[in-house]
Amino acid sequence: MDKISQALTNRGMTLDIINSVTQLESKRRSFLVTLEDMRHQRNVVSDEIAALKKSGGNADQFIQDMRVLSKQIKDTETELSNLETELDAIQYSLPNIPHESVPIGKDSAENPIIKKMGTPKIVDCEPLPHWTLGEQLGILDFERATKITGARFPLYFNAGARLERALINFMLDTHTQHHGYKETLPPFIVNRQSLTTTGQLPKFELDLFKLEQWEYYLVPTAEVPVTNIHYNEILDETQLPITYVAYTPCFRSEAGSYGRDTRGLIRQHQFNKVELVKLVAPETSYQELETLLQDAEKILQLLELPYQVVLLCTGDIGFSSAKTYDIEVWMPSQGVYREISSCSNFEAFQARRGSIRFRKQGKKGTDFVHTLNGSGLAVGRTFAAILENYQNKDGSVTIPTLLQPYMNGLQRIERP
RNA sequence: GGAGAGGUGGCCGAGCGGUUGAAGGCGCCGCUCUCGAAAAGCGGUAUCCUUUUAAAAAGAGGAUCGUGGGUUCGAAACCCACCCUCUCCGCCA
Repeated sequence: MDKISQALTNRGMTLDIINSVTQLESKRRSFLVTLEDMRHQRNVVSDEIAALKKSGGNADQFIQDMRVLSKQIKDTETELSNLETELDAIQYSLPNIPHESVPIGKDSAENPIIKKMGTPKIVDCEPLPHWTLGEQLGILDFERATKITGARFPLYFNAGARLERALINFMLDTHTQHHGYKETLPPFIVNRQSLTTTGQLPKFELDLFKLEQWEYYLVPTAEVPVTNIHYNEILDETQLPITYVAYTPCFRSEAGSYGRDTRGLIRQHQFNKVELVKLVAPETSYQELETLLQDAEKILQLLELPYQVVLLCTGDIGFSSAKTYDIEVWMPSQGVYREISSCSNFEAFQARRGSIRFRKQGKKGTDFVHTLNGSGLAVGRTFAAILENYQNKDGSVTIPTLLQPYMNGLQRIERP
């Protein structure tokens, strides 16, 4: 409990929440005990009544008494379930506890840089932002997209549409053929439970697009449908680790970020992403996080894009995560590294909420699996990074070598 | 959208409202038999929670037969709503 308190304080939370949880919990337990006693009593007497009736005796007195007891049971059940609702509400709003290797800090400024890979190409001209390049090349059209929907939706044409599709295929192929992930194509609309499992609900409802007539939401990331593939299952130890790669579009309301990244592909309401998801045995999860990170990094290496890896500190780490690495790609026009992947170990946080367990060989009972996921990669941002890092003086963009086969051999996107 | 059928343990499949957590079968595990295997026989084979314990094991208790409510002293069984599956008709990519 002390560890939890400390951890929550590091996340900038107060302690009274913890106190109220402990209080409610002990109250719940005492209700449960009396309730179970009463139910036991009911079961015993019910059997007696049955026996009496069978032997032709009179059970009227028992039935009278039971009527009263039954009423009490019902009342206690109601109180208990109210209590549990209250407890759940608090518990579902508590964030995960950061792993001990996560540095303490208050915001992203305190995230240590773990490594830097690749050197930004010196472009002998002022690098153009990708939205300018995209519009000049006739492959991106943000203005027309607003007519179709509104702000922050992408519209691709020609080699741009092709490049986006090429990236998706390239990433899926790399992860399935070289990293051993199983490809899956899940639903793009999910229910409340799935979002509760992964931690988006109940706390971050405002970040989601919700369907009007249904208790359904557009996926904010493939993490949600894919992690829930094994919702409420008991797996066998021999099945682990389970690793999935999935392409989905992602839909985010981006509430509260209205002034930021208003131009370009960086912050859109809809974007494509290839996601890696793992379900693993607890004792392996931190090794698995490292290989997950490597698998995501590999894409950037193959595309020869400069990037760095940062470790998120306690003040910046996501709600559900115990440890998160961000991969940031070099964006020449802004002269900064921008997040392109986020790789996290959730330990048992999501597994507990989604009741995803496994059975150990020769051992009684079950354990929660550990879940992990990471972008491999955010496709829209990769697209932007390629445009900016591969731009030429004449405004054309070279296609990275490994992508050319996916572009029908195209080596360069030229101005029309 | 219209008409019907159904959802029971790892699987198949019984189940007049009262020792049915659930028959029977299959599968799986253990044992017996065998030089070994098969066959046969015997035994076992869900999950969660509470309580007792320093803890574990074990014990005791509660819950779970799609989900949630209701009727009843008592529900897998009766009633209602919802979800899901299947069949037929219509419509549709």
